[in-house]
Amino acid sequence: MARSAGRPPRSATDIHEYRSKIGRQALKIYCAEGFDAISMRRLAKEVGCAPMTIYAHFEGKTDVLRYIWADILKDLSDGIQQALEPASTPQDRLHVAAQTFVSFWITQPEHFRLVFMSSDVNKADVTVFVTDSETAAHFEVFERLIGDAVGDDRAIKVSTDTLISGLIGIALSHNTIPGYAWAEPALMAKQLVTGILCD
Amino acid sequence: MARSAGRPPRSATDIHEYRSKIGRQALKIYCAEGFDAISMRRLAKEVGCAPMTIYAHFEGKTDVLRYIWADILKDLSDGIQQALEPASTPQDRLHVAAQTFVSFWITQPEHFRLVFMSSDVNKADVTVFVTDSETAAHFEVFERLIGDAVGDDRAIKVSTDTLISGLIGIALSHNTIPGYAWAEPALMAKQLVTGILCD
DNA sequence: GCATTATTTATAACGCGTTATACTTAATAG
DNA sequence: CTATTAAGTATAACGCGTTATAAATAATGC
Repeated sequence: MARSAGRPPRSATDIHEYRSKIGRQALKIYCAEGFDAISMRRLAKEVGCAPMTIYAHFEGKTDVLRYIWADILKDLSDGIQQALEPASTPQDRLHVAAQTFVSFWITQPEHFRLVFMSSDVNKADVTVFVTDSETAAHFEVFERLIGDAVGDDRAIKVSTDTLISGLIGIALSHNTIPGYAWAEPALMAKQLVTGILCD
Repeated sequence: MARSAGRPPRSATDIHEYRSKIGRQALKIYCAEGFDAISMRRLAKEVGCAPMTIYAHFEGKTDVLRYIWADILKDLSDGIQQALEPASTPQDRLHVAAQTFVSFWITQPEHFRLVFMSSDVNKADVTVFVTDSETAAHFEVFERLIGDAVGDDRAIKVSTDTLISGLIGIALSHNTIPGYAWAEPALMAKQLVTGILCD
């Protein structure tokens, strides 16, 4: 199939460069002016390309937004690491991590909206998120914490996922159903962790 | 302040009638063609009024959608009631309710999207949802179930809210982050309930 | 009838995400 | 240089949620 004539496809690095250029600009807009300020037309203008070009590099807006997820999740991960007292018991460490996690999403609802409420639920082609290893690492924190705090003879995978989605649920409830008099997030997170720990 | 001249404001029943007329049409569209089919312009056309008129009766699209929530929550509530075996133990009943709850939102992601992912997070004027008594009743099911399954000497409010938002979180995770290999929803729901029950 | 007030309409506009089409530029092989 | 292939641009269009404004209509007290 010896390379026939014509311009060759972009190199992998070129593709990555262009993508990250667009992604970084999107992040800049988001940090400066928030979620609603991100629009494809404006993004294209600031990047210096035609609006159409973005669609050549991303599937759509949601795909662009995923570029910002990594940054937010890094912040979250760092915050948790910083809150952890290495000296304390594994149980306490798990409690602290859970509290930090919930507090992160509740005090920064824009972050929550961006990560959890802007995926195209109808378009079922979302195979990403924690797929790339870097992002996955942020999730493994809880897996390790639970592994430490609990006997490894139990289903850590189920416990971890239950805890994570439970914590996300607490944040979601507070962020999208504020009209209901929910119990204190801190209390709910504590109850959740306690439940996970006590078999 | 003896009613000065001019056309009197709409009566309370008139307001309610018009609102429910619009709301019912929105529900009809949703049931027939799904979430994306609901648009303000189309809704107005089918109701037989100008698009602007809707904005005189609702704050915006989200406000209209809330009219559909009641119907969905009723379905959910009915489904749970039907799944409950009155004869079984309170613990089993709670497990069944939780499983039904999670399964409801996962098998019908459009419902989930409509209820939990279409609120205006930025506009913080959402004081509704469970405010009206009818909708609130659907939530009290879990409170009773937990009350039955657990000694009343504990903080039932916290347990209830933790369970509900935890279950919602399980559904959210599966619906919006399908790329991650979550544990089985049924297992996670079971773990969650077990944790709530075991102190 | 008239003046007054409330409600609804008509119309236009803004920026949005997205799609489609035709065109231009860039980079290669021969 | 020419043919070929890819990448990027230009431009228009669709329907969307929402806002604004002026005109029309309906219902009241007098």
